[in-house]
Amino acid sequence: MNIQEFARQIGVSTATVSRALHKRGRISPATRQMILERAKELGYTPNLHAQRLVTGRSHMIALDYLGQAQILSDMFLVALARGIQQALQAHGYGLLLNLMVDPQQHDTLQRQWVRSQAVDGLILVGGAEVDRAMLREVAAGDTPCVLISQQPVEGVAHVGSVAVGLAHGARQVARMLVEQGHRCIGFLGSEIPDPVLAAFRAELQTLGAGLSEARVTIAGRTPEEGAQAMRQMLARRRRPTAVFARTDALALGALRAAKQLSLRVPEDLSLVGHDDISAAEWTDPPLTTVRVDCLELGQAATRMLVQLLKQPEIRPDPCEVHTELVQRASVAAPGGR
Amino acid sequence: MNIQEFARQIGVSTATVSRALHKRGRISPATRQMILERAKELGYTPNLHAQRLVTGRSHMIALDYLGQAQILSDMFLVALARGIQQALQAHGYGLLLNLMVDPQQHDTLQRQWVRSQAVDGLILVGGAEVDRAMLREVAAGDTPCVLISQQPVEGVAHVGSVAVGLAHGARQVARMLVEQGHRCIGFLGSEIPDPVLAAFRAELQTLGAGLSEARVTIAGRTPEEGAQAMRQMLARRRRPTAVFARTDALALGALRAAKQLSLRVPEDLSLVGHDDISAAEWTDPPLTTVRVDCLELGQAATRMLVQLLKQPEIRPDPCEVHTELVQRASVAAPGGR
DNA sequence: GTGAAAGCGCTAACAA
DNA sequence: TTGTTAGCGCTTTCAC
Repeated sequence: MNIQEFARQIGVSTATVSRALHKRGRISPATRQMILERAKELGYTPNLHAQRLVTGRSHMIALDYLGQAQILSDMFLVALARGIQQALQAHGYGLLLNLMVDPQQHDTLQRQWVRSQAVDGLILVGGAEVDRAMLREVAAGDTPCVLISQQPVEGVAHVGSVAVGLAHGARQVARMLVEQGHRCIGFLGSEIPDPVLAAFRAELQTLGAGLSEARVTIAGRTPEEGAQAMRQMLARRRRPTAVFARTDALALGALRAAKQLSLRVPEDLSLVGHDDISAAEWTDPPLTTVRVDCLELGQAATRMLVQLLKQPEIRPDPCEVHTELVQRASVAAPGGR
Repeated sequence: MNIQEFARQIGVSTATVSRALHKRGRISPATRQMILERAKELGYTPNLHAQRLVTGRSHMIALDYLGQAQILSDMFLVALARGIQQALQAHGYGLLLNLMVDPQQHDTLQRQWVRSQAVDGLILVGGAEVDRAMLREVAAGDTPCVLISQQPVEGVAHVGSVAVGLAHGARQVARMLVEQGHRCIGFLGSEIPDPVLAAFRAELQTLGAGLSEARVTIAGRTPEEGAQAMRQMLARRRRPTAVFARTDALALGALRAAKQLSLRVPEDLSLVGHDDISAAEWTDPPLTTVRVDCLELGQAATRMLVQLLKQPEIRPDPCEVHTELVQRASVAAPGGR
């Protein structure tokens, strides 16, 4: 049933129906009430496409996950989406998903959706560092957009930025380790440069602990690489009493390596991971790690986007959702007790 | 730029432009070619809403995740979505996400989208068992829909069904355990009735091994419950040489409990989980478990939906994507070697 | 093979 | 407060 038919059946004009269905427009409460009731009764639902065509707004936003630029692994995407959807729901927006499937098609598709006005706004995950091309594309248009990335992105009018503040958690790890009494600390890195390493090192410095270059190993990504690097570290004359691994994947491997060498964790060696992948809770001992609240991340991004959608002229301040230390059982004071 | 403006600029009618952009309609190859080129050149993209309004098809489908009826945990949702999107892309459909956020709002929203014609079809995850209400709702309409659930759903014209065949993996576990020489096997369940337990028991029976009632413990969901149940099992006079846990979460707890009792896995006790959560790969030893290929699941569901979208009159055969045993290191022959 | 024109269902001026 | 009506941008008969 369309609006005409419906209006005819209940004996009012289409304009009145339209007014009853929206907040705005002058209409007597009684009429509105009546129309709402009868709409439910007769099962009338306005055609979205007609609405969108005439208003020029789709009330849809797209979540674009740039596979190339994964700053969040798949695992966290659902939490992110949930956060986004939660926040979106309050404003009557829907969520369109755009997981990268075929990198080729991806930006075509995305561009298509923007250009064809299928979505009013965009949330791009993984932006800044890697997909400069896409960022340029977005910046060139005027579609409200928020980027979720490691480095804040600034300077584009209609583009908001939510950065994952990696430094915070890294500093917490440094403080916690030093408080526990560790002075000989190692870092198992994944790549360089690394904001986590930078913040960790700086904080140790501040605390007077220091992180010698010799104790920083750039291992890679796989647990095997983590195990390998760990063995090297432990082969040193003066082995670290605590190791901070850049990712839980590395930490998992490191943990296994340590055990194989008959080291007890945390008594003989404290270990801290990063990311809080779900396996972290299930290692033996459960891994102390660092995580970011993806639900919050999604909500923050959404709040910013909605703001941008409502008032495109005001440029939102970049915001940051920072990582947090999650204490479990893989850290203890040094010295076998 | 809209079609009128574009048509005017390149000196043809809107009808010709429209024809050039679609497969159908008689048009000279030369003209089409020319129009396509100039469209790209001038950056003309048809307005989706107008297209949808006039054609009555949105080329969108919604993925509905019924939180209450989770048959897939969050972890697997991304793989599922990826599979769906991959298959969808080939047919030019987009994906709208509907994670359950507020159970209240959920079906409202979903219904809204169907009724307002925002989506042409639906993929419902978790349907059958739990959300009969929603199923009824869907069945009442005539929107093509496919359900991903444990039990196949049949009998509704425009509703397809993709079932997760749990029996297959369960049988594989039974066979593998018996082949390894186990005769005294325990089962750590989560709830009852359970298709996995049923298939496991039946297969053991067939193999002449049998599963005595006494060795079936319904533990619950958490690892703690798994550990607890495991301790009970191991306290028995004749302890099992192998245990099949209904979920990896339970198995994780069970594994920990076994270790605390100084049992070696797999030498003293073989353990098999179910689901292949990511932690399963990282336990010590890595957990042998059972998994379902969510990518495939998504693709199968999508193929069925697209088929339904194209030919609503033909009723698709229910299909099944079954679970598979993933061998890792938590199973060995019984008897300490 | 191409163009003219009638809607698709809705919203929002403008009139009443 | 309510009704009338002109589009929103596109597809698709129906003429040419």
